[in-house]
Amino acid sequence: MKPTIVILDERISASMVGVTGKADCEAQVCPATDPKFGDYQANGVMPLAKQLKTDPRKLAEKVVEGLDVSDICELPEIAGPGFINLRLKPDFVADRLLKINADPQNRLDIAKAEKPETIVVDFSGPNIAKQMHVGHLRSTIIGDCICRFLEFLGHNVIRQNHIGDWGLQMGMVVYALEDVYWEQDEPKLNLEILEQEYKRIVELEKEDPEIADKVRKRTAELQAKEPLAMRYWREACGITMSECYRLYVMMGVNLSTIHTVGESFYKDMLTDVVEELKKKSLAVESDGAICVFPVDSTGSPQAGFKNKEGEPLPLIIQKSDGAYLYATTDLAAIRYRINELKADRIIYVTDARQKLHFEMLFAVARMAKWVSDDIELSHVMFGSVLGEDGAPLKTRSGENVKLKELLDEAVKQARKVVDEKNADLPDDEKDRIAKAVGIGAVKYADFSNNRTSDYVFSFDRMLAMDGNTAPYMQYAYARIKSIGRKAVDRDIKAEKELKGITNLNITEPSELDLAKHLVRYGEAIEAAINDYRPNYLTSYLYELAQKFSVFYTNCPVLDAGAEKRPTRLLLCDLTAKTIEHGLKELLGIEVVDQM
RNA sequence: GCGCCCGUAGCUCAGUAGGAUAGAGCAUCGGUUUCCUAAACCGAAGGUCGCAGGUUCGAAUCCUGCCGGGCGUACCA
Repeated sequence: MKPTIVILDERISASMVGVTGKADCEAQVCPATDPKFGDYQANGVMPLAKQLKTDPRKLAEKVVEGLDVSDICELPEIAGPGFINLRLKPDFVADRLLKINADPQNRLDIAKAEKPETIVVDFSGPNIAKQMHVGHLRSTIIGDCICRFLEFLGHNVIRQNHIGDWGLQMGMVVYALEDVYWEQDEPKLNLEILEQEYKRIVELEKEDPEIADKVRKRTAELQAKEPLAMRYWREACGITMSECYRLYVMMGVNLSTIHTVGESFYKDMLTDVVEELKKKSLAVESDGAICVFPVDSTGSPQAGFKNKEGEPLPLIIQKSDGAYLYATTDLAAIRYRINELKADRIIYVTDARQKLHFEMLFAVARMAKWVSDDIELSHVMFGSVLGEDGAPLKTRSGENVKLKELLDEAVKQARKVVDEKNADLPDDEKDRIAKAVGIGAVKYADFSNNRTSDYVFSFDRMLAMDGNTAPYMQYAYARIKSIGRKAVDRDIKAEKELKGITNLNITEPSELDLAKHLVRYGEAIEAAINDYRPNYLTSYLYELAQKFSVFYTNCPVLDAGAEKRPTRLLLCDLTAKTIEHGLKELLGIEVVDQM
């Protein structure tokens, strides 16, 4: 079913049109800023009154007169300069809860998108011969999260892991691997050794021209697809990616070989990209490089694309030495995704520093008419992960923090807490909980921050049981599950009571408060996905858990009388289902039955 | 220099087209446990929303200037 807020917005907007005769009125319904104003408020009358130069309160009165929301709300009230305040009827809330409970599709009565799109989401993007580090965390989990949202809404989502497996450094990787194979009789290669060797070659190459020559040779061999070079390259890719896949599994991120379509995939399309842009007279030579200068429809340089000297800034697609760059690959990828994958929308999840690159990239792709106007290109950017000192998170020696080490540490610290709080549980159970809590804490902390800003990474804060954290959410869930176990002990048939339930008995304020919030899950999902901002969902879930806690302290469930118990069992069950759905399905965070 | 992002409680952060008295959590102080997990709940205190103007019924939010921080700015990704 449609979110209530949408229904109200449509009806009030329609009434505004009816009253004023003006098309496209916007009711601007949003959640009430204060509970004393009700549940929702419409702000749209005031700007409209200004436009029509009329008294906003009088206009609001007319809008309310022409409005029928009696099936949903109490009589709308006009307040202040022209707000319309709306308060849900308890019967309406109860009815929605029953619908959610009875949803045959098991999706908490949340409607799918009206028109499903094919959406390509480009995220994670690790590099060959390097371990994933903290810099890959956000792209990987935010990208996965966005995919989960879109999939739940019924879109055809195509995950693309645009790995760095081609280009300049690959010659070094091949040489490094070759070197190791030569030196060792029985090479026991793993990613750590490969990374070390790769770094060693990078250093050597700087000083030793002989090495540099060899690396150049290997690069050329690889470009020419010589079997041995290709074999080493494939070896490096295999070693790197199998470790990445392990980490994805550990993080609950759905990325596997079928999603891995990296730079090398586009290597044979690059010449064509450059040729076509030349043919369209968009690509020109400048300082020896082949460039495209983004211009607007009038032919003048687009604002913002300027260099230090104030001259137009080019998107370089071929270096003066003939080599291609990431802009070239990205352009080839756009064409492939639109022409072959039939994308209606392409989403790039990368850090904010690449903003300019994507702005220019999108501009050039549109200039070349490779992207029609109805196709949406989005750069979903995010800030950096900082250490406690406010600088980007690094180890003491100044290295990037390895993602695996960071996750292991989170699990270790979570395990310590589990040991303290729940010593009686069996070891394997403790391990499971520690993993869910530790990994969940890292992911939840990331999601709950505003995507676009930097945030300070702190194990202590993300593992805290108070506040907007994964453990708090998981704890709320575990408490509900505990009620279920207690019900079994007491021979209470909770499932049977829930199944036969036809009307609710909501009387306590904390019951109604919780019920109203449960009914708004769909709104939270919509708000979150519209702006690709998971923190709107975490805020919702946190409030849900808080409201449940209030209800839990005030309202006994199992000891409630026969006329109250089914209602309370339903509130518990739907809260658990909503938390589980939000955490597991949409955020990819595990829940546990006890902790 | 130019462009983009940011500046909100002591700390870490929210604030969903410009809406009503700016919200959480941590830390601080005080209270709640014969009762379904106290890993919880309730309460108190804490603010010139960087500064100064402007736009209007209304500004943390939009505009201008300034101060402070981050990032980017032609052959890395």
